[in-house]
Amino acid sequence: MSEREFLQAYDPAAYERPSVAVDLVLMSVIDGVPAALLMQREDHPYLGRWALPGGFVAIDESLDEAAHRLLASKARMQDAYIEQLYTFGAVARDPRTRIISVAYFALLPQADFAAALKAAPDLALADLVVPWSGEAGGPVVARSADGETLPLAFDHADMLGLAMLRLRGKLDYSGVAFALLPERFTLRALQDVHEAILGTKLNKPAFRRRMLDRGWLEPTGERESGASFRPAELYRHRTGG
Amino acid sequence: MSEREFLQAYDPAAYERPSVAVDLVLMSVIDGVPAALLMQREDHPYLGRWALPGGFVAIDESLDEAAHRLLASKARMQDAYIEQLYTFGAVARDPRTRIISVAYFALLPQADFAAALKAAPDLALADLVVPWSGEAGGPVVARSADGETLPLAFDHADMLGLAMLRLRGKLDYSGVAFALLPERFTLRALQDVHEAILGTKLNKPAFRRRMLDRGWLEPTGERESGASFRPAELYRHRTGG
DNA sequence: GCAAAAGTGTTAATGCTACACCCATGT
DNA sequence: ACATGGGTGTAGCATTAACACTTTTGC
Repeated sequence: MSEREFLQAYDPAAYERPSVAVDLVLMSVIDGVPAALLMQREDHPYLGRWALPGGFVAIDESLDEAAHRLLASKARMQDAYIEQLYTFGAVARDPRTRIISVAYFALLPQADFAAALKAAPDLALADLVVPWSGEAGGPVVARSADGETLPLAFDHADMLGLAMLRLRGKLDYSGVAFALLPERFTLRALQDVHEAILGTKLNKPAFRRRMLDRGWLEPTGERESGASFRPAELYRHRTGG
Repeated sequence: MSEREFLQAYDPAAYERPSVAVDLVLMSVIDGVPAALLMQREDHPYLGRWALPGGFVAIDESLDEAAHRLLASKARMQDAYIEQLYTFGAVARDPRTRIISVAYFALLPQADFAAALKAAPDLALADLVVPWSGEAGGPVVARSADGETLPLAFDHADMLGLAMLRLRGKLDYSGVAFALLPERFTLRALQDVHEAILGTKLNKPAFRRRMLDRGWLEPTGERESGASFRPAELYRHRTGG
């Protein structure tokens, strides 16, 4: 049998197929607190609960393409750091029908986060409270600005928890922290981002030296302005080369 | 609209749905060399090429259940260390139709690997040659026992490469190495596994001390036998508690 | 000058590397 | 006795943590 004959004989309807969706964990650090963007559900199931923005994967687009399309359509964003997180496939995770969801997480600087909130009014900011430390993992609690706990839909608390865990794990051997900062930033801002994600205080001189020794930072010569104390030097993330 | 009305109105046929498969990267370290189990394809597409064992996800089983079912049916294995790896979703990764594949990787001790080879005669052993080092990543070359390169089907070289990368990354902060060893093992055997996965030689005293200081090892008091030199102490992996 | 935060030097502790050496077993 | 690999002690090196200190700005 030739490949061509085989393709004609292959029956794609032989297996009952699930739907496949992509959900986005859009994260940032806002004023020293880890945060994510959520949407309040306006339909069943989980009407009124809070969910991650997401949508179905079209038959003619890759998973990565679907993630970028949703990033543009749901959050009006281009060019964010984005990476596949995990695929959630419990049978009853969606009561409507079988839906397998591929979770992606994206990292945005605070300013872009604010712009997304303005451009997409159905998005809401949620602070993330991480009730575990280190490599423990588990779900995460989302809180609104006035301190109320936002009940989450589906298995989205697990997705948020896994995103936080991944972020913590990659923090000090990869450049993910720079995706959460503007192009130019102070060492203090970089340390604040690290501390917010890790949930711990870090030693200032040790942190400075570690970052500078790594060779990822490039001093711009410019300085922060507006503060009533010594202005800090602004650095830039040195991208390969 | 009530939840019940919504469910009745929801039309699961509204989107054209992809097929979803699970592919298994079954790995071990055989005589000091990383290895995987492959099957030679007997159908189009990629007739004659080598592929990871896999199969479609049924509509009424979770992804994890599908992985375990395939582990039992394809490799005749129960109780291996298994974990989800990554989801591959390029549009044309399978020429038949749209198939999204969730890759899992499983770790087996050498003896279980040999047993799987015996119980499932369509499986073949492939040594893995890793042409990159550290955190670089990329595809991997599979070689048969007599040194020939085995051409791989689909994107399975990428799956093997990602599995090796994940294994390397988790090696020294998690207990994955113990999944590649029998219940009782010598420190030398543990070091051999580390060296095979990392592709480097390690310092013996430093390795010993690091492992023992970690508290994951429990001496059994028993000793290896059969060698013409001083017998080594056998240790056991201390599982939580 | 003072407050506040940036930025630096110095020391102590820790962990890792390398090397040398001793130990126990089968032949 | 000897060859072989298991197992241990010690000294040197590098990396990191902690603390104290100096510097620079706005008010």
